[in-house]
Parts: sequence; structure tokens; C-alpha cells
Amino acid sequence: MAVRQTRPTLRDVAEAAGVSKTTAVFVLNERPNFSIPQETRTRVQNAAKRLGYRRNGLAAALSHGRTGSIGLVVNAPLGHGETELGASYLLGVILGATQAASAARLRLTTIGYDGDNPPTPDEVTDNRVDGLIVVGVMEESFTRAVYDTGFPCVTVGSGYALRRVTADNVGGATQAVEHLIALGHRRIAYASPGLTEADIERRQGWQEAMRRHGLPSDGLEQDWEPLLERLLARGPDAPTAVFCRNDSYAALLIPAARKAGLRVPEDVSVVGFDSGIIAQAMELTSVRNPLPELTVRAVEMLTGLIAGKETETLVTLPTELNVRRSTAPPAAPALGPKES
Amino acid sequence: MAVRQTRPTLRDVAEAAGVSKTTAVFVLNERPNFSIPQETRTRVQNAAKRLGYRRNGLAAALSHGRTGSIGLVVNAPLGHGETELGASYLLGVILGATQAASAARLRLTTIGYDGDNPPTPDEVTDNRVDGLIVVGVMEESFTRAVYDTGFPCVTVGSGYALRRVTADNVGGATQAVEHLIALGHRRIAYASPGLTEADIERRQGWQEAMRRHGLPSDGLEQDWEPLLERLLARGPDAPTAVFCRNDSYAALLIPAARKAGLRVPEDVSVVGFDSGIIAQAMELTSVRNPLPELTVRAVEMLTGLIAGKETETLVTLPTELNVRRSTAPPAAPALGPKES
DNA sequence: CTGCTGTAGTAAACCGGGTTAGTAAGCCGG
DNA sequence: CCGGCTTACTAACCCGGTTTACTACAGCAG
Repeated sequence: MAVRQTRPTLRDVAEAAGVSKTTAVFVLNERPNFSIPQETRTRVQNAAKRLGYRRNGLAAALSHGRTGSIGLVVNAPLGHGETELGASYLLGVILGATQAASAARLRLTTIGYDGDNPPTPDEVTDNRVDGLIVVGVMEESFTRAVYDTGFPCVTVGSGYALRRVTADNVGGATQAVEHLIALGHRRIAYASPGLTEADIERRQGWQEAMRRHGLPSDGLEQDWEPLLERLLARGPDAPTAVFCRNDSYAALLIPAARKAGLRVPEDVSVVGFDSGIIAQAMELTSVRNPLPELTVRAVEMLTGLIAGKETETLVTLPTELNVRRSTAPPAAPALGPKES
Repeated sequence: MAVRQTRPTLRDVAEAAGVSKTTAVFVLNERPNFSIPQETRTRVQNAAKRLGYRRNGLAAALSHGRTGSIGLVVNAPLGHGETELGASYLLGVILGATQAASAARLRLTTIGYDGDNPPTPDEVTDNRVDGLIVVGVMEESFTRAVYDTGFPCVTVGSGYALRRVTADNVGGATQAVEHLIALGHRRIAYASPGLTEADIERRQGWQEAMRRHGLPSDGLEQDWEPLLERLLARGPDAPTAVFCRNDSYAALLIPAARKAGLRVPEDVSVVGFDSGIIAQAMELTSVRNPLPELTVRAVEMLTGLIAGKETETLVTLPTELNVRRSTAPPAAPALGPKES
């Protein structure tokens, strides 16, 4: 029972109402001051209602040259099952984007970017979207190609960008480190594989904050696995606190640490970055990355671009520290009463 | 510097190559066996490349009547900030949908459904999408209206549905309860406000499992807040384990319980449902809700529907129990050595 | 009667591809 | 030299709205 009854078109409505297509559009699109008497107006409206007319958005978009929708390119490695933890930041992005798009009366097309099998810029800029928001795509080639075509585009977070909207990573890292220092920590590690702009900026914030407080940072930057070994060795140079590149990273470190017998925060304090859903669930102290706000801002910039206005090339939004239960003052030096 | 250089069209390519539009389409769309000599072929291809031709997906879609994109309607209450926890299930859905759409070479349009300000079915079925996947929308009016128009549509999880894809909620609840019983628990509560089909089915699974094992379930179903009071009172009838309607619910209960001095799992075991990112982060024992798989399945059904095939009306996928660290045998009766 | 303004509409082109039905030329067999 | 077949290609219309330019008529002033 295929229900392929071709839907009524504008022509059908016009004919039913005994007017021309032109008049029908003007009525249905509610063009103001176009001198159509109420009588004709209602005649058209009734015909439309009676026939169950719904305008074909595709045709409309083709006609006036704007699609009224924007594309959200997100890094979502496809088909690898257990990658959800690392993709958790998407939640804030999706929520922000959906909200912003809805507010701007735009549609949102989500395009999964899979590094193994990246979409071609052509596929993406084929006139079905008026502009793009790119999130979390690290490969330069794709993003650069898009920007090179002059297609309206804004990058959120890290990645190649002519126009970038990001959290204040340096400032956020500073907040994290100063919180730990205020608690009494002196050996504060930075856990990161150091890949993206964000990673690098966060490291910079950590490093500068340490330096400002006269604390050494050399050798305190590691991936979480070697870092955990070092924590477990409990030498006198072992860090008492760890600032993680992001929440998902902390979500790898903390369970592993606990399994190995380390208590958090009693034995080691941990601060994350993003303060998203993972941090909430883990009660992780974390620097809030305002992803929804960033995305909203990106959409605003994009609509400006689409309208032809040139916009800022870098927007940085402030972070804030959400103190939860993964940080505490360091334990008194356990068995090494060497100093003082 | 508005870069509004109108992009080259098919006509431009055809003219440049000195052929008709028709020939150009046939070459560019690689219609097989249509007797166009290689010489003409390359002439057209070169012209296209030289002009930087890219076909207008909108026009193509309008022409052959299929948009090649599907809509994902997700319940995303807009502009309420801290609703992320409750929206966590979206992550699995988005990942699954992005993947399935990509595999089926379809575009994915995400439509935020805000109960306070719901989209009209017209807005959604306006020919920009060939079909809809509806997730987590509880208001019957919207979904029913969509189904009533005969528009291809599949519901994932709860909500009004002619075609529904869901986890085996009854079976999942059974797995949760039997795990707890095997650990030695006898008073197992079900924490839920009882709203959606999923809530009700999970309750049913819990209730039946309890009954099968000769355990009472009366009075053991509560919202998490009164339930917590009861746990804290530590009376002899206080539950020793709680099965939560989903992970986010557990993410409300557990921190509150810990704050009040209850240890999990020593004093009370907790099982969640979804086993998503929150459960991973909290190390919560949870019944896995195969949301990505459900969504993939829904997309498959939808493509079938769009192609005109009628499909199943109910698809149920099995769950599995992921045992993590929020469940343990019950403590020996603390101070109430009343029963034997 | 002319010219002007305003009302109420419409025809036709347009957006950019896709498709149907056909033509024109060349070749072959009979 | 006629009919039939293949190859190579195209004119013209389609999809369903949107827009521009124009007509037809009435009313009114001068």
C-alpha cells in the first residue's frame, strides 16, 4: 500500500481557488501590503487547507537560493563501537547547535566526519547547506579545502581554522592549576598526549601557572599510562595532583588508578577539562568548557557570514572551574620525611 | 568581499564543452551504456573540471523527487542549560544515526524537539527529508500527526509509534534483578517516576523477576528522593539494592546517597539502565541499551519504508548486563539482628 | 478627454538539474 | 534504393516554488 499520492502543489491550490500561482504564493507566504482583498485571501487559504497543501521546501530553497540549513561536521569515527567516551563532548555541541539552529529558524544537517573515510568537501558544500560548523576535525586537508572555496565556515575548538570559536584554554588551565595550588599541591602533572591546539594551549596555561608560582613543570607532562605507573611508585617526586587534558582522559585515569589501589582524591587529586556529563557523573572537579555557548556563538557567526558580513576570526569564551569531589589537599608526605 | 560568484551550472559546462545539457548530464552522472564516445566524454569532464562545476544537490533532489536525507527528531529541551545529564542517551543515538546514514549514503537532518515549543509536522515533512526517526518524544500529538500523514517514520524507544524499535526492557530488567538476587539481595527497589513505555516495561520485568523468586515488590517502587530517605532510615525493610530506570537516574541517586554517608556498593548496590557514557564514567553496573544498534536498525527500516516496502511494526533488540563496581553482596544485617 | 494613481491581479521567466521522445546521420542487408 | 538498425546527440518539458514585469480596470483631478 504505497501511499505515493503526489502531494498537492501550488498549482493545484491556485486552480482550486480560481487564481493564478502568483496570487496563491503571495497569499500563502503572507507577503504584506500586496493589495489582495480579504475575500481572495480566504479563498486561497481554504483551498490550501482543503487540499492539505504543504509547500515543498526543496523547491522553495532552490528558487530563492538559500537552503535555510547549516551543516554540522562532527568528528565521529564510524563503526568503532566503544568510542563513546571520547565523543562525549558531542553532547554539548549537539545541544548547542540544535538550540541555536532552532532559534535562528535554520535546519541542522549533521555530517559525520570519519578520518578513515572523510567526506569530500564537494559532498558537503553541494548547496544543501548554506554554511558549515566544523567540530573536532583534526585533519587539516578537509577543513582547509572547505575554507579555500570561500564557503561560509566556522571551526569550533581545535583544528585548521580561518574562523575559530574556542574556550579560553590557557585561562581554564590556569584555573585548574591555581585551584590545586591553593589546596596545597606542588607537584601537579599534566596528563595529555598533546595533539590538538586545545591540548597545547592547556599545557601552556598549566606551564605558565606553575612557573608563576615558582613550581617546576619539567617532566610532569605525560600520557596517563606512564603517569599512573609513576603515581603508583609513590616516589617523593610523584605528583600529588593531575590536571587532565579533558574529562574523558580523566575517565580513563581514575578507574585505572582506583583499581590499582589509589584513592581519589585522598591519594591523588584529579582535575578534568570540559565539565560535561562525564564530570557530572564522576563528580570530577573540572574546568567548564562552554561547548553549548561556543556552538551557539559559532552559529551566530555563521549566519552573519551567510548574510555576507565578515566576522571575527577568533572568539574566545571564558571558562569556569566546577569544584566537585575529585580534589582535596594532598596527604601528608607518606613515608618520606626527608624534607624539613 | 562577498564571494557570491554564482557557481557554474550544468548549462555552463554544456556550453563550454559544446554539447547539450542532456549529454552533459549523462556524462557527469555516468549513465552506463548510453553510447557517448570517449572523446565527447572527456571533453565534458574537462570542461566540468576546468569550471569547477559541482552539481546542485537541491535541484537534483527536486528533480527526481527524493531528497536523500532523513530527519532525526530528538527530544532536546532547548535553552535549559543543565539538562545534559538527562540527554545523555542522545550520544548513542547520534552516533548510531550518523553511522547508519553514512553507510546508506543518506544525509541526516537533526531536528530538536522542544516540548514547550514543538515543531509542526509540516515543518518537518516539507520534502527536505524522505523519512523520520523519532527518538524520545513523549507527546503523542506530534508523533501521531506524523504517522497519520503516512509519512515514513520509525520510533526509537518510547513514545507513540506505529513502528517501534526498542531494547528488550523486560528482559533487561530481569537481568538486573537476577544479578542482584545472585549477589544475595532480597529487598530490591525500582527507582522510577514511571512515565514512559520504557519505564513501565522495566518495572514489569523487575516485578516479574521478583515474583518468580518469591520476593515481594510491593512498596518498593519509588522516586529516587523518597527512596533515599528510606535508605538512610536503615530500617529493616530498607532495600539493600536499587534498580534505576536509567543511568541518569542513578547519577542523581548515587552522589546524593554518598553525600548522605551511604557507601555504594557496600551499603547499597545500584544498577542502572543504558550502560552509556555515564555508567562508564561512574563505573556503574548497568543494563546495556543498544542505542546505536537500535538507531541503525531504525534507519534500515526507514530506508525500506521509503523504498515502498512495509516493515515490521515492533523490533526488540536484546540487552546485556555490564557488571561494574556499583554492585556487591549486601552487608550483613547491621544492627537489626531480629530475624534469625 | 487626458493623465495619474491605486487596486487586483496575471503571464512568463527563473532556479538547476533530470528525463522523454525524438531526430539526423551512417551503415548494412537485400 | 528501401527499410531497419545503431550511434550520437538534442529540444523541450518536467520538478514546485519565487519573482519580475506587465495588463486591465476603476476612480478622480484637472
